[in-house]
Amino acid sequence: MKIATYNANGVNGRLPVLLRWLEEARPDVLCLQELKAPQDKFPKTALADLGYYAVWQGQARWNGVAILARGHRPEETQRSLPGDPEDVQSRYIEAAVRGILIGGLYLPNGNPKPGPKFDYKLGWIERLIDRAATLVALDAPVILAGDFNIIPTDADVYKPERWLKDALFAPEARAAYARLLDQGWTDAIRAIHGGDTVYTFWDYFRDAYARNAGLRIDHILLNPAAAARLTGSGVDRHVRGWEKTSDHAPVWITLSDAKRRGAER
DNA sequence: ATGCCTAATGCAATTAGA
Repeated sequence: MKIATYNANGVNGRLPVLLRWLEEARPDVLCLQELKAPQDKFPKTALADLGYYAVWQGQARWNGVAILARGHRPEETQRSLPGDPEDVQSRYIEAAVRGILIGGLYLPNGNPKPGPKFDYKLGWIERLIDRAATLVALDAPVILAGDFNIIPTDADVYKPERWLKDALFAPEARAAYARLLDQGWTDAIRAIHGGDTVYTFWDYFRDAYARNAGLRIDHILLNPAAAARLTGSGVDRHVRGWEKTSDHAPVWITLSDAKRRGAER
């Protein structure tokens, strides 16, 4: 089973790229971020033509998240991140697909720092940590996937010294992310690729992709039940080289099939 | 410190992204 995440940066403007990649990669589940489309402008029909059902939380102009599943209807469990009824930004959606619970998230960028946007980011992470505490402890496999807008370590950015003042690399954000992982989440890229240089985002500016001046900010985290089934992970970085592409590349994992009930000793 | 580029909105220029 293949589960992926992709910050599309405009799901309608990106539709040719998205459909091309879906046909090529054929993930069973895809978390999308930055739809940049209101609820009624989600390209449901074009995705259904490729066999994907979807749940989504749109928003005009910015944000927006979706979970797609090939040949299965995602069973939605949340369409916003609990903990703040005043939060109107569409950044979290959660659904069960084939026995796996999937949280798709678009964590706030937080720039400029300091300021209200950075405060919102930190508050959002705390709410995510609260939700994740419940999810990590479930017996069922759980995946948290999306654009976290957090560079976890020096190894995840081409020039760490240039990002010291940025909200993506802020000590407070990284410390909070480390606390999230300490709940018992496995970072799928690090689990498979060790300390290798792996990026998921390259700025549109200054030929960043050609120079491989990238960041690793899109992550897939697995609770223990999911981590026990992890067989592979990767970034489809070539997609970043396509025409009219997103500044992010798709990230994916593969999971072995669930053990049959009773097969465990 | 800012622009470099890109998308959405909506038709010019602004807002936001990271």
